[in-house]
Amino acid sequence: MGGSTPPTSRDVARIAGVSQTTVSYALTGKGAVSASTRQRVMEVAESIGYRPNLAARSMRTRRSGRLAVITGMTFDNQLAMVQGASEVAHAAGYVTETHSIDETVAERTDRTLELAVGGQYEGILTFVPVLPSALSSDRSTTPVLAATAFDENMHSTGELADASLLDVFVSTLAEAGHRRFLHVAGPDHYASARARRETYLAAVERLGVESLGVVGGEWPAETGRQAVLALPDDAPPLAVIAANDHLAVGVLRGAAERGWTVPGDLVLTGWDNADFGEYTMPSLTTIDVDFREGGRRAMRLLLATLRDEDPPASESPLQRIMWRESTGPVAPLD
Amino acid sequence: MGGSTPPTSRDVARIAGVSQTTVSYALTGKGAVSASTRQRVMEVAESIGYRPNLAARSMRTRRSGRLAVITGMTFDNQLAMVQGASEVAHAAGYVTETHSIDETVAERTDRTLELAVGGQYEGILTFVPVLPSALSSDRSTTPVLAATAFDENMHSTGELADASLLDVFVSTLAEAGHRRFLHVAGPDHYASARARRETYLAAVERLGVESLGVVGGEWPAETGRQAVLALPDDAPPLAVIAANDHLAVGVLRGAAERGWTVPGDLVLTGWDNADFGEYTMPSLTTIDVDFREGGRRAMRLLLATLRDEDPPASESPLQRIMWRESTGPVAPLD
DNA sequence: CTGAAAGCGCTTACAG
DNA sequence: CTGAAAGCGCTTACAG
Repeated sequence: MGGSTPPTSRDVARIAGVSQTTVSYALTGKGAVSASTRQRVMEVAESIGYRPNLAARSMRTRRSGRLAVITGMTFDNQLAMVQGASEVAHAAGYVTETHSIDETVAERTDRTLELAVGGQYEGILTFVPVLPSALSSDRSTTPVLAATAFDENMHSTGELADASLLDVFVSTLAEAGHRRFLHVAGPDHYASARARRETYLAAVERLGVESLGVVGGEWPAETGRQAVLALPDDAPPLAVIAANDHLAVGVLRGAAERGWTVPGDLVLTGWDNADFGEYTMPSLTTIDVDFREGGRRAMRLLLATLRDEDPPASESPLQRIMWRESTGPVAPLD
Repeated sequence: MGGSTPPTSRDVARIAGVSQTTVSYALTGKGAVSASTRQRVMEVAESIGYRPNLAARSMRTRRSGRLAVITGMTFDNQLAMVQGASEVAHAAGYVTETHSIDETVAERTDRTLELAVGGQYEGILTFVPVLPSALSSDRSTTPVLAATAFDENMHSTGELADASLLDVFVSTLAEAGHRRFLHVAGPDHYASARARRETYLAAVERLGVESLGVVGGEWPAETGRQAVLALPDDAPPLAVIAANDHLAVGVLRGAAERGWTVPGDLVLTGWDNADFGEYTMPSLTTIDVDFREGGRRAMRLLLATLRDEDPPASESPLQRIMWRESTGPVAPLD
């Protein structure tokens, strides 16, 4: 109301008739303060709307209590990862700030480095790829941890990019009698897309089934539609393994446009368990990926690093197959 | 490498053989410094990896150069809004930090207030509803601006929640001969959902067409599916106005389960132009909402407030109708 | 063109 | 149980 600058701890001290030290002790609960003094200080602080200046506190304590989470904001599933990470961080008493950095890998790396040395964060978790130079190996600087399903730099990424269930798709469908396959892939600079493509190629090779090859190369639905439109008339019966659900819904559309039924002429699998996949006609067989839990685990890892503890052993799988209508009747191997 | 704490401007000064003042002037480009001195300072700063401690700078200048963007991270379209807002902020030389705050309105309000008085941000833009108490009216404190399509508190929200195009849906379909309507609504505590419901009710009343009422009340696809499954057998021919595309895809599924064709037995409209809507069978007539531009405009508004300028006059509409297959042949009124 | 000094708001040994 | 004083790293009048 009155002045134009927010009240400081000095204001509280003056009004409460105590020292700034006592205010600090009373409010942070650290020093020993008599109950009555603490009471008075808290009342004054409340009444004048005092809130500590975090920049000042952080500068003094060299502990900001803040963690940065970096995301590219491109995919819905990043949301879930961020939420999982924030959840764990908050439970541990940290505040998280999400920085959405699009732009190139090099720029992201720069920005991440800035955040790391800016002294505002105690740790940084990134869900988008950065160059290895941004990743801290020692404890002399702010720890930067990368937990990403997508990696433009050919560096491995862990369970979120795990594509082993794609082998189960191919094996189960082959078991059910399907002899001809097609993979509609995502962009090659994504570790997840690469892993799926490689798993696909290994599976068709191992099982000795026919493959019409790997097509696609982008994530959007239109790519899936075009992939089907480009198929020869005698392609069916065909099992289409799409790299995600968006591609799969495009495949569905393309099949309808060509008069092919699913399942029937085509069977189809997706990936990610997007919300619409349960309601398409037919509904999509897909992989449910627990991005939220993936985010939680990544944050637990960062927390362990901060505390110099051993990383928690990771338990249940993050992925599971959702058999639905688009694959027709199958006898799941697992 | 060496010490465990990052280099400070004092370190740079010592090594470069100048004062801390000169380092500051050289690096911020503010004071008058000779070219050679500036050169040397910058080289030293670079060589020892100096980066200013933002907390310290912020405390001194009382200008953080940072803006907070608050989101709930619940909807995909929030992403686009955040990106639009960040884009505008960056262009104006600000860094934005995205805080995702789920929890209740009261808690969000508290957290927002903390951010506002924490002294770290020059302005705050929230895309999720907060209580009016968090919204600053004067310039004595950090400006907090709410730009949300969703508002739990019955306070108006502007163009993102504008539902007037729903009237065009109903009018155009009535013009095309449809006589019976149904609205599958979203949750009532969303301003956008309320606006759509009210616009629907006004439209059917004005046009004198039959309405089977307003059903639904949640956003997910399953609600749309259930709405159709609950319909009497003689409901078709029926025009279904769904409050968003997720509900619409559920309606599509429900219709298929009952053996009803779309368009034919049912015509259907959605809202938001979700990416899958172009690929469902039939594709969804919907409203394209330019969330990214909505985010840009909101940030321009905040920036104008910060600079005590007049808010920029807002130009083109944020919404437009996408006529697709789910409404069958119509002659758009507009 | 350059530097010594003060101060942003807080916390924390230290002394009483 | 309480307070005076120092200092976190920076910027900025001010004096030279």
